[in-house]
Amino acid sequence: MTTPTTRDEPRLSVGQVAKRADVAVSALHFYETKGLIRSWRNAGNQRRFKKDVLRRIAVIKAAQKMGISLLEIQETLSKLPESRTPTKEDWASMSRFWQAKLDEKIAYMTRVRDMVDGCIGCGCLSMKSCPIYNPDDIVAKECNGAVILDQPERARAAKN
Amino acid sequence: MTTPTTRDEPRLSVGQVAKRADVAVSALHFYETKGLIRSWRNAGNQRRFKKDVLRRIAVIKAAQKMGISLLEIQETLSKLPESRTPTKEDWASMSRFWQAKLDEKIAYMTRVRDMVDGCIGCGCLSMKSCPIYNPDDIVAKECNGAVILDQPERARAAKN
DNA sequence: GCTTTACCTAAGGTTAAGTTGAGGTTTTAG
DNA sequence: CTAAAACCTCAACTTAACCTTAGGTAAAGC
Repeated sequence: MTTPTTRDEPRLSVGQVAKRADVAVSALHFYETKGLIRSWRNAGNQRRFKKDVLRRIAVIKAAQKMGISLLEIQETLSKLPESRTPTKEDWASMSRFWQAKLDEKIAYMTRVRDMVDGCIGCGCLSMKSCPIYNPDDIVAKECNGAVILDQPERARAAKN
Repeated sequence: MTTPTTRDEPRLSVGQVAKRADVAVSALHFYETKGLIRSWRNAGNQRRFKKDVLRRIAVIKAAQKMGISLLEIQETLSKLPESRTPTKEDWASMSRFWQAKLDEKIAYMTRVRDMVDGCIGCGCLSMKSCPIYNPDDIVAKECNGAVILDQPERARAAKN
């Protein structure tokens, strides 16, 4: 009895996974080619999945919501133990890992926002000179005054 | 004398704009097709830009850093007065507009992070039931306990 | 047993935001 | 005046994350 029914069974067909995880079948095929999920085939060459694929997909979707690329997700997932079904702690540590990334992103966006905020006053939206476009010095520098407005470009152009 | 030189002039060639704004010429062509910037042509069919295109590009780049799409940027920029060169206040109000969007994004990411944080404890990374995948109820609901883990899916699957 | 539903693979399409290249014209520098 | 640098258009390519379609097989329902 290798064929799954609509009853709850430990091995799921691609359609069942799709319905439960609320993703398209094509997405599952795609994830498989990317090594994000795995399956084996039954006698008729159809995919069969272990139930923990649902958790995996859940994690994938959560990570995507955090703005993490599938490549990064794949890399992180590949660190899960292959020998055993991942434990709750496995997933939790993964979650903590991505949380840190999220924190970084939030911090970056916050810096950008504050910088835009600070720059409204002086109107220094001129490129190269304004920290908004130069994330590296986004923390250190500050823009103060109309001097930055257009003149620096002029000076630079003259030197080229 | 309609041809721009390396000296500072009110009308800029595409190459000059590219250099000053630190973007590729191809990107400027692209922006123009998308209606983000505008130019007129000289006798030899070459693009000429008004200087305020630099400010425009600066704003475009700033908005992109905030994760705003070119389409949205175009829509916002199209609200600028066509009749006159935009004033500092025009740009400032635009900046405030995007800043609000940034705030939203930050708030969203923060909610996601906090939710992931809260969910580590109960391990409820199961789809549909977990607020992480359901941004709509991300604020209201909370996940508490292992009950949510897999059972709800089972119940739902049985009904389909 | 037959028909409908589910599944298979492989190739091509989609969107965003550009980049690259071909083939040809214009400007600029000397 | 001539050669190099800059510019022009148009089409095709790029990456990510899938979706769609075609042509064909397998499984499930009655």
